[in-house]
Amino acid sequence: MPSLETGAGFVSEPSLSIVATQTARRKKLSGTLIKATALVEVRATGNEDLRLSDRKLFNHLLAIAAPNIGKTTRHNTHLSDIRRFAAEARDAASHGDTNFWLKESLTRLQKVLVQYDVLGSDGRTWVSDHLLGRVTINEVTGELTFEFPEEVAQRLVEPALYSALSLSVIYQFTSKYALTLYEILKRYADRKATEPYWSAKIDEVRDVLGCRDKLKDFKDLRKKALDPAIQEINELAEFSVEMDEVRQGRGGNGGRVVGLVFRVRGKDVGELEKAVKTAAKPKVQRQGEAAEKMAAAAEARQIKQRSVIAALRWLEAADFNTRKAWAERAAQLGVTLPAAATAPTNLKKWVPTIADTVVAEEKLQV
DNA sequence: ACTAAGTCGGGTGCCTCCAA
DNA sequence: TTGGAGGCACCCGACTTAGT
Repeated sequence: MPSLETGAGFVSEPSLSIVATQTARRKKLSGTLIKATALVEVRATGNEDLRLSDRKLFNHLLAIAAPNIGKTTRHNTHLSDIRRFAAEARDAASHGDTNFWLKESLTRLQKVLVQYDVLGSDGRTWVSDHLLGRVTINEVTGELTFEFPEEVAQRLVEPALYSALSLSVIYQFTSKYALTLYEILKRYADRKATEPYWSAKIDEVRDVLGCRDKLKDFKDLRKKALDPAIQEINELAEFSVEMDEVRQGRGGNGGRVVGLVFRVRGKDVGELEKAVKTAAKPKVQRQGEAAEKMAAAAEARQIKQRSVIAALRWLEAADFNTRKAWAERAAQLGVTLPAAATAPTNLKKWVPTIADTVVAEEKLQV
């Protein structure tokens, strides 16, 4: 568990220092960013979503400002520093404005509202404010000056709300859903509970991920957002996460998914070293390896499917005694058999579980 | 026991737009 | 400029549950 440095926005974390950046300024920023949990769950208002690059930019600005929040409202950085971390910032030539991308991203961040409740002696107060305040760019010197609204700044320095986020990990994410989910789960990973978890209704998860009106089909949400995000977190972050579905009502597999439980587990030294090595790889290489893994998994599913078909066809054509013998074998292997398991129409209820064994031992062609 | 309803998994294809 | 990710809308089969 990281410990807070007095008055500073960063904590030391040995596992992350391995991937410290080369420049002096980046060394200052590498490590862990302390981010108020209230800001973890921000989302853009209106029709425009925050992009991955916007979230990275905000985290970067936050890291720059963190040591001085509470002391001063205005913070400074240099455009070259931002371009170093964000390849997107180098696209300027096509727009004829060397800071086009940056201005667009900053504008989107300024449109984001932060809303939260404050409990005080006079009861609960609802607060709504902009995530990012006034921003100026000096086109000659390349100096970027920015402000956080007072209320937001106050929450940024509220230790009880802090969540430690790894900048080195943040920089590596390629999925905006991975970054958002990481920010949420990090605070649970930081807790000292033996089995930390985040349990949320499906609508809450959609809100947090910024896809309330997108990916309406849960399987699309999982395939396009959750699975890639979890995979990326498990590869890069200092903790791993497993997701359980909470189902209710009628339908296959126990009904509709109404909620999700994300179980967080800290990685051991070996796993951390592996994550650091993965994070050190170029994104293109990581994406290539991820694609290979996905392809391998897809091929494995196809092979499994062919095994199931082969086993079912073979057993459907087999005599009663053969089906009975395989039913008994399945029971020995721990498979729960349905009533009248040997009936050809019931084979599909249990044969898929032991299809690989049937194919191997009966030497079936797949 | 049977049927209808509701849901998911896996797959495909198309379009848009982002990121390199 | 272009490959690929994201988003969306289908289809079909399988499965479970509720209702009759």
